[in-house]
Amino acid sequence: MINVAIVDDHELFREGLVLVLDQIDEINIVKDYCSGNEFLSDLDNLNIDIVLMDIKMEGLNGIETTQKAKAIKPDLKVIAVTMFVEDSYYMQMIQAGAHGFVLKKAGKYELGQAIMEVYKGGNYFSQEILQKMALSAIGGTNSKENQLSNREIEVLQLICKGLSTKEIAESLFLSQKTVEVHRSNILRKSEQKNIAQLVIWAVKNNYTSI
Amino acid sequence: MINVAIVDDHELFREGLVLVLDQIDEINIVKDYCSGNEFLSDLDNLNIDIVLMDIKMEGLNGIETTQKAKAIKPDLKVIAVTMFVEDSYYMQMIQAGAHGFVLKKAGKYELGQAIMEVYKGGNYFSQEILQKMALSAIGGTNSKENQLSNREIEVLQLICKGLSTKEIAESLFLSQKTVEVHRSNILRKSEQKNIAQLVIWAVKNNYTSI
DNA sequence: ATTGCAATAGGGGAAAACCCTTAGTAATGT
DNA sequence: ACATTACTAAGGGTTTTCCCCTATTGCAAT
Repeated sequence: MINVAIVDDHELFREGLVLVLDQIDEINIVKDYCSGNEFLSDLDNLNIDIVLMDIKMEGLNGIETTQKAKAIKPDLKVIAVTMFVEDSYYMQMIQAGAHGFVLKKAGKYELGQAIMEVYKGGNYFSQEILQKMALSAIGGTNSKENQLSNREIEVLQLICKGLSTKEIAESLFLSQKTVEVHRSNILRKSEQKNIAQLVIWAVKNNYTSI
Repeated sequence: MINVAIVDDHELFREGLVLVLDQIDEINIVKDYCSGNEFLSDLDNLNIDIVLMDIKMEGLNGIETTQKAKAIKPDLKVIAVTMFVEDSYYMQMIQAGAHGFVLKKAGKYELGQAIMEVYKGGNYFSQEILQKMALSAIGGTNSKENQLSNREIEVLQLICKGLSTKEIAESLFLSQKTVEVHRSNILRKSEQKNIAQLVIWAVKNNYTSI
């Protein structure tokens, strides 16, 4: 019996997921949570093998929740359940310690397969994710060089809220020039050519929520 | 017994929804579809009271699917099931003939309630939607004045793809000045102050998909 | 018929974004 | 100790966005 917990802030999806997985004999849904914080505060008393984790969530997101959960229970296995497939996005989640990655448009058989595979000590990644990984391996446009720094992420989030360079500078107590540098480093690293593309990219890569 | 169909391209969510609703005695899930086209081509042979319709879908979206479905079966009742709450978005769906509007973060009880209400001939709108409607009624910032024209929608979609004014002008065979006029009319009507905010607004209002 | 609006397009100008260079400081890792 | 990197900031420049203004054409509604 595989003991599984679910963390997802979309109630309808979460309720459905519980029922879907209850149909699989080998899987036992222990509990489901609507937020990362709720899950973390329960983690000590929780006897689970695997947690299915949504990435985009209000409050603590899936990446942060995974990092904190792994700090408490290093053996916990995390499968990310997500809407989009984008670069730094899944890389962050893998770095945080996720063993699997399933898209929400996948079916129950695929999710079941992912849970089995991860339970046995393996990894599972959706076809779409594997393609992305393969492409970034070929292009070499991945990993560290293109990772945003903390400050850059902060600036990116303000850009996505619609703040101008001047406003960002004021709100972070920086000079406009510094913010300009961050902006252009963000554009370079994300390989986007303007703010419109950057905002879409940021949403897809989970730097901001909509 | 209320006969219900589901149209949603996220398989896991759809499968979950089927199981959630099967728990409610009064509801019978007749069939579920992963696309608008699939649903429409089956509609003639389908004996259902209500269809739960996702708005954001690959191919035919929920609004288009609803319009076409109502043309075939005017008595069909549609409940939109969606992620976001934004202005023109739900207005379009209501104009297309939807009787209800439920957020994906709602729970099964709320969804059940919505189905019952719409089946009895009423309407059901999530609290969040009602708030939006009330606000736009007070502010008067709704309806026609702020509705984007076809050309504006076309320009908006190109903006969201990251094209500059110059590139948009070239691709639509217009002068840059004309595109500039469209841009600022779009910003004025959407009440957003720059491209970053506009892109987020466009995604929320279903003018573009991410 | 006239009013209204969408769509077209121009002039002109202020502000913001974008791109290049250089450069110092502080923290981190080998 | 030394290299690397994040963060800071400036000078100086081009391009783009954004905001006024005016103006014509053509379609549609009353």
